[in-house]
Amino acid sequence: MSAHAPSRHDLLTIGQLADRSGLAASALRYYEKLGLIHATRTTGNQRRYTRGTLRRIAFVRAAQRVGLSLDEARTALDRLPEHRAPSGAEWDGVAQSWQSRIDEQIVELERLKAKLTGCIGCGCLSLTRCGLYNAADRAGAAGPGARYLLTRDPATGPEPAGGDFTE
Amino acid sequence: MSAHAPSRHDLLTIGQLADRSGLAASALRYYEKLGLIHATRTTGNQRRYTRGTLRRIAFVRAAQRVGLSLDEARTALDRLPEHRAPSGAEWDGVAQSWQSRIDEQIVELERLKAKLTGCIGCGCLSLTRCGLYNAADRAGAAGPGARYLLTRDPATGPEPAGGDFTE
DNA sequence: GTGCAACCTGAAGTCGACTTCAGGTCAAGC
DNA sequence: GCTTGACCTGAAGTCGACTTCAGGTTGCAC
Repeated sequence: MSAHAPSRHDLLTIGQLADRSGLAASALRYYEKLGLIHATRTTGNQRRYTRGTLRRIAFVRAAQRVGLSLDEARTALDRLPEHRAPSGAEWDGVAQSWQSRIDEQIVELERLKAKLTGCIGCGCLSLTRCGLYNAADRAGAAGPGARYLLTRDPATGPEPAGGDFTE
Repeated sequence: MSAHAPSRHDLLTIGQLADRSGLAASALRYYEKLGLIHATRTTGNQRRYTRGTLRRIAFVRAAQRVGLSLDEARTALDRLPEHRAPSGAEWDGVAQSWQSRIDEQIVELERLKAKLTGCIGCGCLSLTRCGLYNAADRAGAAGPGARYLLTRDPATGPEPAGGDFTE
C-alpha cells in the first residue's frame, strides 16, 4: 500500500511503449479507443502508461494469436480485474477457453497436413480421390468471411475422374 | 482425347458452383477477376464452369487455411499446369511449402499453449514471470499488419513485479 | 528561452476479401 | 411468347485493424 504509487519513472510515454511493445503509436491510440488499454495524462495532455500496460498488450496480442478479434479480446480482458491480480478461477476461465481454441486450431491444421501428406505419399496427384478435396474447413484462422469448403457435398455424384486441379 | 469434350451437362452455372463450393456467386466472380478460376461463356454471356473448377476452389480454400493470401494462392496455382495433372515434382513443391507453413503454425500454437498451460499449472498468475508475457509472436495467422509481440525485449529491466494484467 | 523531436486530435485512407446495389439481360418452363 | 428467377456489369460499400495526414501543442536539453 505504501511502497510505491506510480512514481514518475514507472510511466512510459507512448513512444516508449511503442518501442517496447513493437506496436506503432497509432496502434496504441487505437487500442485505447477500443478500451483495451488506458493511459493517464500529463498536465499537457500527453499519455503516460504504467508498465502493466505492456502486460495488457501481451494479453491482447496473444488473444489475437488464438483467433480473437480485438473486441473479443476486450471482453476477455474485462473478465479479469483491472486493479489486482486475477484469482485462480478468473484466470482459469480465460485460459481454458483459449486452450480449446488453440486445440481446435491445431487439430484442423493436423488434419490438413495429414491430407496433404497423403496426397504426396499416395502419389495419386488427383484431388478427386484425394482427401484435400474434401478437407473440412469451417471457420479457422482465415479471417473474416470464413466459410466452409467442400464439406457438405463430398462428391456430388461421381466426378468424371479426369481432372486434377486442371480443368 | 476423344471420349468427352465438356459436354453441356458437365458445365455448372455460377449458382450451381456457388452451392457446391459454399462460396457466394459474388465471391466466385471476384475469384475470377483475380485469375483464380476461369469460366467459359454462353452465347448470352453467362458463365459456365467445368467441374474441375471445384478442385481449383478447394485448392484456393486450402491455401487460405495455411495462411496464403488469394494472390499467393494464384501464384501457387500457376505453378501447377492448367490442362493436365501436375507431375510428382510439381505437386511436391507446392505441397512441401505448405507442409512447412503448417508445421510452423502448429509449432507456434503448441508453444502458446504450453505457455498458457504453464500459467495455470504453476499458479503464478503473473505474466511478469510467466512465459506468455514473452511469448514469441511474429507473423502468424493474425492477418495483415502482423507484427511482433514482446519478443526482443524480454523484460526491459526487472519489472516491479507488482501488476498482473492490471494497471 | 528557444528549438525541435515527440506528442496531440479527428478525419480520412489502406488493405484484403468480399458483399451490395442499381439497372439491365438471359434461359427455360408453361 | 411470356414470365420469372438466375445472371450480367461496374461502382460503391463493409469490416477489422490499423496507418497517414494536416495542423497544432508539449517537454526537455542546451
